[in-house]
Amino acid sequence: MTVTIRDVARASGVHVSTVSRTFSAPHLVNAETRTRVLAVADDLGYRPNRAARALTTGKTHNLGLIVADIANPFFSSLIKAAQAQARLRDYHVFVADTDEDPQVEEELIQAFAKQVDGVLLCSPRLTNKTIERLGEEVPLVVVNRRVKGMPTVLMDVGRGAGLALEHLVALGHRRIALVTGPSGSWTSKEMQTAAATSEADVVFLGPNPPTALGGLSAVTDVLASGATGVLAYNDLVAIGLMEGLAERGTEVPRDLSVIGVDDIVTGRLGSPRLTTIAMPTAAAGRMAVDLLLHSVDAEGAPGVTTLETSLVVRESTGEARR
Amino acid sequence: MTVTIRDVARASGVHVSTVSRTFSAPHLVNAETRTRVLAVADDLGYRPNRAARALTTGKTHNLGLIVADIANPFFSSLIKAAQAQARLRDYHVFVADTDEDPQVEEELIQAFAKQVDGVLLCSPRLTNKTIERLGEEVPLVVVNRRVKGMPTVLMDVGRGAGLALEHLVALGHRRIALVTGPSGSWTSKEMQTAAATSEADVVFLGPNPPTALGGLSAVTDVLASGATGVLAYNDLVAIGLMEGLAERGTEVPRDLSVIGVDDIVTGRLGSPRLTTIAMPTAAAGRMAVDLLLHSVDAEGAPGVTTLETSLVVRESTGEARR
DNA sequence: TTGAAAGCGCTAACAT
DNA sequence: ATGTTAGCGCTTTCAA
Repeated sequence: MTVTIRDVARASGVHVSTVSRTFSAPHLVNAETRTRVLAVADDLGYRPNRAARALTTGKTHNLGLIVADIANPFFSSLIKAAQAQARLRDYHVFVADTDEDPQVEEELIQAFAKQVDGVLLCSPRLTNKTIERLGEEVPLVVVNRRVKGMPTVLMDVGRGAGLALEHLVALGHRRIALVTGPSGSWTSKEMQTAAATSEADVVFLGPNPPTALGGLSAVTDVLASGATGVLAYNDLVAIGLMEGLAERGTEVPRDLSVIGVDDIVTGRLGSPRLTTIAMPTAAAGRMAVDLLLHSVDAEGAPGVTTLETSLVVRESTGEARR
Repeated sequence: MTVTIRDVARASGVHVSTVSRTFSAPHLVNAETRTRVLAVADDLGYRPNRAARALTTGKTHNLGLIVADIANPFFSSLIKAAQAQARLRDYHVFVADTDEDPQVEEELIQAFAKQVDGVLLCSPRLTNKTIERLGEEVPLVVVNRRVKGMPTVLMDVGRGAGLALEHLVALGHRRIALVTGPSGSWTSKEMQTAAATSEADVVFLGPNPPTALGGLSAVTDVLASGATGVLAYNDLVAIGLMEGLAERGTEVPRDLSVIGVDDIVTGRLGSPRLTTIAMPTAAAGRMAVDLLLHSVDAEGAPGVTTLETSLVVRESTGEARR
């Protein structure tokens, strides 16, 4: 039923290898023959079987991309950039969502192996050890996680958190709550490290799911902490937090200052507009693809790229209430 | 370098077929042999090559899922449900984003063909004709589009739009703006059809990109239309619209009532909370997977499932200003 | 420029 | 229960 290279060969009176060449190395075949083969192929509705091709060439021209939550705008921005960059290089990107579950993450990497030429691991929840092991089955590039001997793209969120904390301190905040993210998160750890050097008195609240719901459920703790400023794990958490605060009659930034991380578009809408640490997601996506494509054919020393973050001050931060 | 079934066979002193069975039909092989083979395989770091396996079995145990915009919560909700359902059936889902570009959409379907057992096309931008043609290369299930002879999941947005319009009319609105979506969109067309039977005077404004930005840029037209009520293509558009309205000092719902479509979580946050038509995205995702899996092995009459929508009244709609 | 033949890694009858 | 053999659809030497 499915038409193969052999059918085309028979119908056009040439050998299979000629048909093969017509598709994978057209310049090696006589113009006339090529036209004829192409015509017959089109007529028969022939389509090269990419999986079979990959079996011999070892190249699928596909990339896998794994994220913890496809619904998080932070990831979708990265995904879009990665796709665009891959497209430029004649590659396709297949995305999979782990739903924050490390086991699913591992399973997906296995599923991707041999079906793609490499996979991008974004903010993985797996342990470094597991990642290293999986790296032997399929080329990996890791985003926002430091893994020994593996090509890596980092966003300097530690620096950003430092800036955010300084901003809060400058506004007179002395007690600050850090609403942390999932336990496996490198980003979360970086933020905690940055907090340790702050002049302010920082209390850690977490771990929390990295979602609006996570923020919403942290409201009570934040209120109880006595903090006048909050640095949230990400914008989603910050937005959920502000929503909960509004329900309790706590006004932002009058009663409490809130800072998020990521600079997702939702934070720029509504009121108050969110002060946040902007993450270079698009650049990271492009970078990761290039690193991966490079590591696929060139076997050199794995690169570590660190991208800068920046503080975007909007309306959710203000003078500490005294 | 990459360890194959043959290496394992040699190292464990059995034939390749025994090794094959150990992995694909363990019950057919002696317990002792199995343990030994497994041990050797583990030792050598052997991993079955899923692509090669697919070549002989014809089954990859992967599903493709194509959406226009991965960043749209409407799609991510559907994707999550589809993934969960597929997981139940021992399948993996690979997602790809077309960026609203029909040509990319076609390319991606081609890329998926032979690497997955079927693909879910969500709110496609391709023409029916093209979809039908591609359906011959790989099993397809279409969501929110009626394609002849193809398994389909529909969400009854026409009905929902009717309800929304009635709600507006009941509040005294006589002139209503319908902010339409992309031109290839079936949903958009359904809404227009529903609008045609409304008692109110409905003006069509569009096409618009189905994003917050699209809504933002429609503000001027909406204001100029003289409408007192708006039905937007989706929640994202509605949110962008409300943002733009706020900037111009137009208050919702006092000066203008706004209704969206999808019931994304962002619409439930902030103020005013969005009145919207809830779409059964999760059910659609599950349904689509089951239809696809069914059409993969059973060749029956393609089913068309229509899912109900409902109107969720929140704070963005109110009495028409007189 | 084209053909012949081997093989990518695996599975699936069919034998034994 | 295990081995033999053929072959999935394609690419790629090597010869002609």
